[in-house]
Amino acid sequence: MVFSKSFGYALRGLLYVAMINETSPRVQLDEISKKLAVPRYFLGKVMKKLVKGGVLKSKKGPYGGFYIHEKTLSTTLLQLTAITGDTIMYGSCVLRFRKCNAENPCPLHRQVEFLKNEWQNVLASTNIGDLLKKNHPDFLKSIAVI
Amino acid sequence: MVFSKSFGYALRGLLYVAMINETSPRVQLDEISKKLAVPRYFLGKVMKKLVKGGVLKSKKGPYGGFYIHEKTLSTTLLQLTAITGDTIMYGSCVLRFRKCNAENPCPLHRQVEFLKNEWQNVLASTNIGDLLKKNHPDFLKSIAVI
DNA sequence: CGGATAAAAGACAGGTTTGTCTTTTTATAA
DNA sequence: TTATAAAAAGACAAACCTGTCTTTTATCCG
Repeated sequence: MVFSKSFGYALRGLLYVAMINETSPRVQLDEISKKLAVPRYFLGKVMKKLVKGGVLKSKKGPYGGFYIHEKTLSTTLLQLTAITGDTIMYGSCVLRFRKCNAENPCPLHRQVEFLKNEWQNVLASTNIGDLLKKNHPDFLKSIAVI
Repeated sequence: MVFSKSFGYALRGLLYVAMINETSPRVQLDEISKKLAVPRYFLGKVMKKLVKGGVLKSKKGPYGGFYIHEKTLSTTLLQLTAITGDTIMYGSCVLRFRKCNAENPCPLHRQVEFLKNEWQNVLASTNIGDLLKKNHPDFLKSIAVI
């Protein structure tokens, strides 16, 4: 009933890169993993997914690292769940029934219907840029502390 | 972002036993697993947890099986999550931060606060008896079809 | 008591997620 | 061109979740 670790790493990684990019053109994985206190190589794979998912850029070699592009700040939480492979409630059943809908409801269908919709709204309407703004100026603290 | 399989099996198992108990004093694991189309031995372990968790009764040997007791129908979904070990949102952080609260918020804290509360309300206020009533008369269909 | 029945318990295996380490690939500057 | 830096990729393992099978324990009936 919570997000995967990958999702958390992806979100925090994206936010960190976006924050650093306000003053510096690149950030390296090494710095990100240290500042976020996150396992380095695992984070590397998550960041790679973000790049392949088209919401972040990277460059190899000297002066390389990760950096945002025009789409990064408008990336929604919903897009992130798709990239990290998180199963979210909307569009699927909280009890994992394959066919669960109004005609064929699982035992919890009615009870959770509106919650699923509200989650969907939050995930679809919240993007990286929003979070960056809202969390200033204690931003680094909010993504680093676990 | 969905319940564990164990939770789904536990809920459906409880509901099935409660339904059968309206006309018969015992139900065997074999019948339950077949009617719910669920792996038998795995379900057995989940049912055992329900018994140990004090929300269901069982008896070994001939004429044995599972049966409800006075607490069964008032068991809430929240209690079930505790028994199956599901991590729910309320009381924990959706990003899995260990310390996440109003003073020390994760980057999503504000955005999901009210959703966590609403989930908590639904889980705490929905019990087995409610679900049994609400799903009649298509009850068996609702817990068996996957 | 002895046989049968059904849950409980134990052993084990597959899959997924998470985490670590090593090697390869790509880009840069001198 | 060569050394270097950094991401990408690959190999591997630990932990957890799920699933299967076998053995043990408790209970009932004759």
